[in-house]
Amino acid sequence: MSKNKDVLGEEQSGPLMADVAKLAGVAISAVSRALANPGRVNEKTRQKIDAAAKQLGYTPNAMARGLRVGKSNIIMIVLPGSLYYGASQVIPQVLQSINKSLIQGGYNLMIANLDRDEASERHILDLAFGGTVRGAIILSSKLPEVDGRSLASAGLPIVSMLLDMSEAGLPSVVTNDREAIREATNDLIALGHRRFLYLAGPQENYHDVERFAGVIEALRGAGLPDSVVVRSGGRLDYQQGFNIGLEAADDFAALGDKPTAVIATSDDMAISFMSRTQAMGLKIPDDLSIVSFDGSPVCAFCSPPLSTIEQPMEEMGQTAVALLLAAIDRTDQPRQLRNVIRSRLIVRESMTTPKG
Amino acid sequence: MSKNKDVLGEEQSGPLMADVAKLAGVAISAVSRALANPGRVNEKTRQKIDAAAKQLGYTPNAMARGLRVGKSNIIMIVLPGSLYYGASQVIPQVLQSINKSLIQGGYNLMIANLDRDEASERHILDLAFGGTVRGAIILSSKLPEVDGRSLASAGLPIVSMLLDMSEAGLPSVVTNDREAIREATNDLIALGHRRFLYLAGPQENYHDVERFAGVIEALRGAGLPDSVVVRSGGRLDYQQGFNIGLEAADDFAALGDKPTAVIATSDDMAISFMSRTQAMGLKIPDDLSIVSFDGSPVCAFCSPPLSTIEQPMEEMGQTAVALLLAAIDRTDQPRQLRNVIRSRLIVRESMTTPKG
DNA sequence: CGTTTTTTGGCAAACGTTTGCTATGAATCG
DNA sequence: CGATTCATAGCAAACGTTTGCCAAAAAACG
Repeated sequence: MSKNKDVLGEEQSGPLMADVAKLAGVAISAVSRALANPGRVNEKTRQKIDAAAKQLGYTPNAMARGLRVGKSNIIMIVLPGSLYYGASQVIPQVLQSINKSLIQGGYNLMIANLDRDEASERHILDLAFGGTVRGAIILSSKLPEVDGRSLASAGLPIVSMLLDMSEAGLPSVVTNDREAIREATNDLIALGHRRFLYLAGPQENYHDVERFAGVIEALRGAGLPDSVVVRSGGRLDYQQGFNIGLEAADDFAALGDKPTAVIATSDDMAISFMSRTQAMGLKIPDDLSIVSFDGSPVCAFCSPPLSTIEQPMEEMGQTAVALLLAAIDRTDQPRQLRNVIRSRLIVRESMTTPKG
Repeated sequence: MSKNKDVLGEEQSGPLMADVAKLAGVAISAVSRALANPGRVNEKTRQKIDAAAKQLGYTPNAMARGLRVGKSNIIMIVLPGSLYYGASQVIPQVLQSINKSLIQGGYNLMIANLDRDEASERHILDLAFGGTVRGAIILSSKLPEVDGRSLASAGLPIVSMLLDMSEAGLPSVVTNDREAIREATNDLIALGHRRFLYLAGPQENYHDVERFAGVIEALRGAGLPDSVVVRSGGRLDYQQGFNIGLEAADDFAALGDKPTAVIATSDDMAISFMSRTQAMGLKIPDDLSIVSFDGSPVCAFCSPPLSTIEQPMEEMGQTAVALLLAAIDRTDQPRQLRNVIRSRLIVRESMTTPKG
């Protein structure tokens, strides 16, 4: 029964199944079945129960249910420490898309930050081992692991997004970083460019490795030596994108045989790079073509509008959720661990033929 | 006891309190007390229990605890439908800041989207009435309300952020929109500007009302008639910021007596407005000064770099969480419902004296 | 050393559901 | 019409904690 004491200061709890049962004149178990498993109860009683529930404004207690069935309906998304603060809307888009898909599947989204400190790892592990969450989507390359407990062995379905972790056995949803950059580079080559500047993300980072490989593939495909591309950056994290671009602009200024095209691995880099080189007097795209990665909406309004590679976040989020829910329902082993959603290059005015 | 069957296909559940109790040679209740309420148990037994727990890798089940104590440790943040997709990092910053503060307080963050559809309202209400969440931070001006149930009457502590809902009785954390815009306008006036274009957000929106009021206040303070400011926009949502800016640029082009300064209520508007007017041949800031709102990091790299009003999101998030936790702990009624965190204007090159 | 107080730890009853089992009556069958 | 199935609904036992209450032991006191 609702133990709503109506006493000031007492925690009020809403109506319980028992209240609904009494009002409908049935047993608690009938209410439970009517609400969750309508086939298991007579249509007439079901209606009585539904009416009673509605009249009381009954909402089942999620924790009691979760405890009983031994499962929660919460999914956590593990975000790397500070992926924020740039121009890209990747994180909000991911959250939006994932949350939408999850809710359709009856799940809720909890966010967890994985920082460098042990406390955040421990916290995530508590969430996993404490039964709070039912599955995880991770956007980080490292799985939390603290004294014996490890996310990988928590018995939780996990899906990786953005980063390919299929080699670690995790279903992954990624875009075709390498291929997309290869094609963008091909476009630049086709325009006549022969010397390139590559703005790198953090060394060893999956995205940087893949994207740089894309550049090299394109060059080799065109019979150009690897030496025609100069790497800049690589010392900072992606979240420092703007700073990478600024440093790269200085590197560029010091360069002897100047590249005519820039391939940036994030829009942030491209934007700040462009800003500083323009301040130095360079004309873009006449002196320098630029293409970058992330598809930030603001690129359309840069001067000149910036060509960028857009990842279909909506679709990637949907796919990640679909994989996760499939893993939860243990329907079967996933056909393939690595799921690629193709990006597309949005061509704008920052690319043209080299003026030489 | 852990009913880990070691049978393929069986759900494995971790060690339970009972397992820890057995290993430590004490009763379950002792374990519970040792872990949660260390003062209530002898130091020596506490150590024994701690050791046993660590050895087994024990993590308490959050749902069982939640059910028993009748409280969850999850806070939900209610985000409006699609606040996303611009240049501003407000949402990610809010999430980051709030989550960090919550975790320090022992809480977790769940995200909920409030769309126009009834389903999303129902979903949020289920979260509230189903005991899943313990409190809510809302970034939306409207509280969900569906057949009898309303968030306001869920008995949940709620804090509003960004929007002032103190009149509805909700503790609110806002910035000094009006004052900040007033001061920015004053700066423009001091520079010599006498005719203004105001890029509006959605009509009736709290932010738009406040910010426009700030413009008017500044004008009156300087003895200028309200008529020196032309309003543009107001037909679209903030998330359509880029489009507002484009439309406003067209409006501007059609204007007879041209303003010399633009006050934009979001960076998105300012950026796209600037882009289009520059394409029309206008020089910024020589022909037109611009100042906007949001403090998007990318503004520093626009050409010219854009003056913008930056909201201290970190601090706002912390304050919102502090208010919420205080409300949960019912320490006392909040001293004041409306909590203002001051924004600051970042002056960049988009503002100068009018050339006339 | 007897009495009172304090510390400590165990027992068992919650918390609000779900679900296996069982009992009832209705329906079907031969 | 008796025997068998079937649909329906109730009982009560879980799920894994926390916590009020009590008893035993230890400490403090006179």
